[in-house]
Amino acid sequence: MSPRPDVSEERRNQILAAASTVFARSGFHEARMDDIAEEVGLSKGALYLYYKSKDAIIVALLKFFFDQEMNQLRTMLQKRQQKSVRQQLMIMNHMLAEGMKWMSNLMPVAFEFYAIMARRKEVRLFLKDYFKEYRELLASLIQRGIDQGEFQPTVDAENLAIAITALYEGLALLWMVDPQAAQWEQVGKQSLTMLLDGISV
Amino acid sequence: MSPRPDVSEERRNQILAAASTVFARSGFHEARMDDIAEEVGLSKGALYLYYKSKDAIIVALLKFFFDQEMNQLRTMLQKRQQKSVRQQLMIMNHMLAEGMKWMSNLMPVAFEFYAIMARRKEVRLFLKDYFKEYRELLASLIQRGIDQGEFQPTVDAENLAIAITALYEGLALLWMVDPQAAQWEQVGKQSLTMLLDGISV
Amino acid sequence: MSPRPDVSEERRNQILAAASTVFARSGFHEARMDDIAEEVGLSKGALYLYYKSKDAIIVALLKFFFDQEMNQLRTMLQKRQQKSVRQQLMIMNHMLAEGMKWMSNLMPVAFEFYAIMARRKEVRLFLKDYFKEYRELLASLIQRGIDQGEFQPTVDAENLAIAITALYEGLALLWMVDPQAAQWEQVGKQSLTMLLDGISV
Amino acid sequence: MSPRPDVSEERRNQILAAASTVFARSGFHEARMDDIAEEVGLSKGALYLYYKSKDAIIVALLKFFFDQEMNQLRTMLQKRQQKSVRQQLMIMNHMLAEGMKWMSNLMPVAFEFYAIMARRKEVRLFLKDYFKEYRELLASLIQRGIDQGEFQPTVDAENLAIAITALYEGLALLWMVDPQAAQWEQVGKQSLTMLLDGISV
DNA sequence: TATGAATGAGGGTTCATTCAT
DNA sequence: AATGAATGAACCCTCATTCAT
Repeated sequence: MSPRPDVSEERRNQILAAASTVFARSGFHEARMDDIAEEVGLSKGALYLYYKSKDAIIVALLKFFFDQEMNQLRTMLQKRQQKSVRQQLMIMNHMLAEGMKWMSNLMPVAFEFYAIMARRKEVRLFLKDYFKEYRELLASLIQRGIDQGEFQPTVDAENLAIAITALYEGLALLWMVDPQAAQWEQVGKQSLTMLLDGISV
Repeated sequence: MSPRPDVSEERRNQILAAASTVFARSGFHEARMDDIAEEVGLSKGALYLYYKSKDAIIVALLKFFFDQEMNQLRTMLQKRQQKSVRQQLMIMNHMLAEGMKWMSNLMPVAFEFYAIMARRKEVRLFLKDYFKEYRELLASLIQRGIDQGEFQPTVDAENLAIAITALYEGLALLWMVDPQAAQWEQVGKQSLTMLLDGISV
Repeated sequence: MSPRPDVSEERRNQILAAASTVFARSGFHEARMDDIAEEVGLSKGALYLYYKSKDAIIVALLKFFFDQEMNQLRTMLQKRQQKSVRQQLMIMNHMLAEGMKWMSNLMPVAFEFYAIMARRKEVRLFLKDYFKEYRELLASLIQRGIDQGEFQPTVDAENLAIAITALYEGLALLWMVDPQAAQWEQVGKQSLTMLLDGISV
Repeated sequence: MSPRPDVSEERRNQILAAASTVFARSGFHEARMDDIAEEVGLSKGALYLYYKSKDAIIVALLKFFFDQEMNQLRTMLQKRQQKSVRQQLMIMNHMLAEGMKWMSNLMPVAFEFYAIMARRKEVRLFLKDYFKEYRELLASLIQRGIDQGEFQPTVDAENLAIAITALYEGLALLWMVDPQAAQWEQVGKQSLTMLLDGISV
């Protein structure tokens, strides 16, 4: 209907994508609005038509970034529900490992968010929700394992979910430090195996 | 004896301590040299007598911080070697949890280091060495468990060490996000239990 | 036609003009970027849109300043080529004296350049080229005098050109020291007369 | 008499000598009090026992430097008064050329003084006196030449003195710009010859 | 007389943000 | 919607100078 379709949403996403690239390359602080503008192919002033400030871009990217992560997890968990939970976790491990390869240059951005959350309540609250949902999704998967008699009924699903989440965040860190040392998929698989061996019926 | 004893080393440490406080409060970027100077009770110019630049302070703090961490780990592992490895890991879990309470406000600083390592080779290399040694210390402990017949001989000590390291780094992150949700000691203990149950003889 | 014509070149020249004024008043070192900005009627930040640094302004001014000088000399020498060389040199003397009056407050800037050239190769090389061309222009004028039988054929045109150049640079210095004592035009005229009397046929 | 002889004067001169070296190397502005202190082998604080400020050192050096120059000239003129003035000027030319070789690295310092004189009245007044005396010494030499019948009686001794002074200052500048091009002694000799040929009886 | 640790004002430069076009 | 010239507050770092010892 409208003669000029609203390109706002598209522009906003283009800017986020560009910001993501630039932040990954330079970090939040060293990245310049000019760099983002150049990356997205707009003028610096145009950025301010779509985002109120550099900070607003960072926050929007926070949501974009972790929403994507969450969607990946949701997708993983929805598929292949006929498999055993152990199998499904192993598949998740594989898919996370694959995702790492694609996302490797974005990982520093994640850690930038972790670094600023201490001083930025909105960031911390967002991440709190994110990890809460992450944990709940894993917990319900584990609970299914318990219900199906795959895991011992004494297992605390919530704590195991936390452990698995922590394990993968920690592996991501170690991978950034030394990609050679932390062979993602292998370490993840073995760790899961040990964890699950400890609780399997 | 000498009328004016050398206070250089003391000053350098005072500055590091102040910087640690200020960085924890404001982050590397928002922290001003003036803030550090005020915190340490010196003039801004005096900082430059002891450190060449703000960046030099950050790097010195990196070493100070993680060297302390490493010493804590070494101390933990040297004590109570008569105990079983499982018991020793549980003690370590407890002590790490205690340490967290003391260090809680410094944790954001650690994540600042993780955030900048992608673009700062010296930081990355330092952390690489740090985690290498961390991993090796844990691996040798685990190896002792295998040798003593406490763990199955098929266990890959190195991978388990990575997993434990990752687990605790990840728990630290989750604790920063939501201190309520990640009950450090409890989650650590249960996770360790699960892991070890999976490999115990 | 275009709504916003390119003002870059104009701005750059405005900045040079302002810098020239400020440097003449305060010297390279005591002159502040703020002073230049105020003089040109822009903000300090704007200066950096057109020049990369204070130093870049100084170098640009070097070229601007001495290019102007060179153009003056070229203009002088191209005019009145029907006159005798002695007459032409006398006219040059008169015009240089007139120029001094206009440029008097810029002369300290010239000596700032002379002062820094020892430590700034680019400045030294520029001035080397400048004086080389200056010398060559004068030498070819003198050569014409020789060829026309106005001067003795034994005259070394190059050396005389150097002497004349040195004489005028030295007079500029003495004039700065004491404008009363060095009556430019008169001293220049008499000196030239003596020099030329010594070599005239 | 006094058990501790006054070393103040010696220290002051040591400092001047060091400052001279440092200023020649780095220029007035880039030279640090620390550099001078190191060069003289004293502490930075000690400099302030002998000179009130960096600026006071510069002014003291001004006097030291040009007094030396003046003494050289006086010495030159007092010797060999039995020679013709032309011969004496030629000897002076030779000695100045020799002096140049020794002083070459100090010449930039002279031009630093010329550069700051525009804004420093005390420097300007000092140089005014210096060049006044320089001129007078040369003028009286030339006057002797006139009186002895060596030069034409119409010669304006004062103006010729100015011309000669200017010539040598200018040659010093051209030498700094391009030591190859301005062959001091040769150009000076030829210039003098031309000047004197123009006025000789 | 001598030291050198400490000071703190000062300035070049950067860059997020604004706004006239 | 888009531009990009312009702004100006902010900050790291320097270094002449001071002063307790």
